[in-house]
Amino acid sequence: MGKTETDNTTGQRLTPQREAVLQVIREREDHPTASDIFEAAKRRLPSLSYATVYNSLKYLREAGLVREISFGDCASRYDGVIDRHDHAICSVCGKLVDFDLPEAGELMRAAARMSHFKAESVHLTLTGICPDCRES
Amino acid sequence: MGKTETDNTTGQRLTPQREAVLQVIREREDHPTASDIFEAAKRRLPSLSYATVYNSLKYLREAGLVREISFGDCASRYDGVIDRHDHAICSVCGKLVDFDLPEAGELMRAAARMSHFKAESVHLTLTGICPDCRES
DNA sequence: TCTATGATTTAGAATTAGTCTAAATCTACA
DNA sequence: TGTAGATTTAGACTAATTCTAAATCATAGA
Repeated sequence: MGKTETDNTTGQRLTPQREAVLQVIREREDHPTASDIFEAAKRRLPSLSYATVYNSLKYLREAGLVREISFGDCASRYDGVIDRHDHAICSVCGKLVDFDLPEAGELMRAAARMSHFKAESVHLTLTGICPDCRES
Repeated sequence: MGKTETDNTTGQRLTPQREAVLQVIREREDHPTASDIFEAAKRRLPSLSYATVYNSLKYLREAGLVREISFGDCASRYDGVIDRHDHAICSVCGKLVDFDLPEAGELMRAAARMSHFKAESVHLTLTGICPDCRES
């Protein structure tokens, strides 16, 4: 009784499975999909199941330890860098790159004013052509 | 021969099916998924097939008539507003609202500078709490 | 230490989104 | 008309994600 949906008083929470998933995401430079993560994490924890990866991702997302990013391809990607940043995606090769727009704070306030939302975070996506693809 | 992949010299292009899909998207206030669109468009064109909806969406997207937006739920949503704009998503109820940030032009240049991409477009997503949900 | 309880994991089934294929249709045009 | 290329259709297929039920685990209290 008196238990809320964000109850945190019982359970071990950051379990070995969840930790493995987190480490995989953090160690990678790129932004892996759930199936990339499953394969890599299974090497450390061979009994790991696919559903646990999804459960772990859900937990880690809610705990603010990873971020989910998704484009129109029905395969979310995960990002272990916690601090606020933005993404640039190449319209030619699909490469995904992180960068940080310093004026994000003002941006968030401006967006909140326009939308009448109480702001929590902003995220900017630039679509364009990456340096590598520009050469051809 | 001498035909390129973006050839536009033959074919009728904006077919009745594609037009029906476009109209469905434009008439709706919200941002429907492919399956929402399929159901609504099928009412006008009963022979319509699911694959045609995807084909049409692909064509309309490439023609710049609709925009695909996706969040972490593996079900892209479509937006029929042609002019550039941004989105605010409510972290409580999931509502998706359009708004336009006037400083998007500068923003795009700044983002291009930071990422070293050749800019094509920017899109900003604000996460927060919508006016309705703020009341509770 | 034992046990009850709730949290978590597991395997696999089920669901859902999206793509592919091949045959049928359609359109424009020679 | 005849043909070529574009498009549509139905349905199979694949991949992503969620669900379910049973097994396991960790913790707190007896």
